Amino acid sequence: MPELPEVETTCRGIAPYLENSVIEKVDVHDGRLRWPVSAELYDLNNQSVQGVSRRGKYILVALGKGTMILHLGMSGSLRLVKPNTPRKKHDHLELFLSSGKVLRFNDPRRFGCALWSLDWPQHELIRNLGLEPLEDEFDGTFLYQQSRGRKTSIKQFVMNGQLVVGVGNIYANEALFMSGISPKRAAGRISAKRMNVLAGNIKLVLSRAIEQGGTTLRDFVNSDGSPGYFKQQLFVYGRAGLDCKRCGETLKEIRQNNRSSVFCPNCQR
DNA sequence: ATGCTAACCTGCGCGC
DNA sequence: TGCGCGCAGGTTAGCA
Repeated sequence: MPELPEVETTCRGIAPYLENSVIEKVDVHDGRLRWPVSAELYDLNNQSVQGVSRRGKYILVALGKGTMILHLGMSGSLRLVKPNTPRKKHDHLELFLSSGKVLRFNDPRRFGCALWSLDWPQHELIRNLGLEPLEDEFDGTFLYQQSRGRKTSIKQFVMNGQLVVGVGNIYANEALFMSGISPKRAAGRISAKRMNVLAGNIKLVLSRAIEQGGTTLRDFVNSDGSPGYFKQQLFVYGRAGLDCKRCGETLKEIRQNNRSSVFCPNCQR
């Protein structure tokens, strides 16, 4: 479900209810996520929440002691509900907050995780993450330099979280369309100029999607249950066989590394 | 080092 | 109506 805009939307939604509030109780209904829910999370006994932030697609909840690290995987979502709201299938984790709300982590496919760390920047899953795409260090020069000698496709290259975080399948497709670059092109054979365009479009598409509250394809919802509205602005993702919004050519779909890539053979070279 | 494949899960839509 | 198949927003482990 979530790429960076959806995770950011979720963070912004839950932060006001978590920050400066106390976790009075935790209920783990099913701890079998991608990795077992950390033992430390079972008993957060009245710990206060210092802040909510994000690194890549990981949501970080700073606690009185240590940090809760949440990842939504492919199908995860966080919802804030009133106490006594009936639980839904796949509500695996519940935090009862002194603010009066209950935070529920729902994840049908269980690819997400809920972990705890005393030193989150050094956590195994976080330590080797690449640049944040919306920060200044991420630019065309970075993409250009990192891609020299790389034979992998540009599509897979921009989705490599060790280089840049948060660019998943939707926004990789979109940014490549906006940049006129074929997803099949070898990363190492793209000019510095085109890499500048690409970096700019990655920032642009992610920023716009955040403004719209993310992209709802099937089931993504914000923490208050509302959908994201970016779907209608997608140029290529989910539009294989339809007309290119720019030139009218039929959009084509291929599979790269087991992920679908949709592109316009006319606009993208 | 790089790059590809399979794997982890459930749910949904489609064709038969 | 039911069944089997393929596909889905992510990421890691393992192997060439």
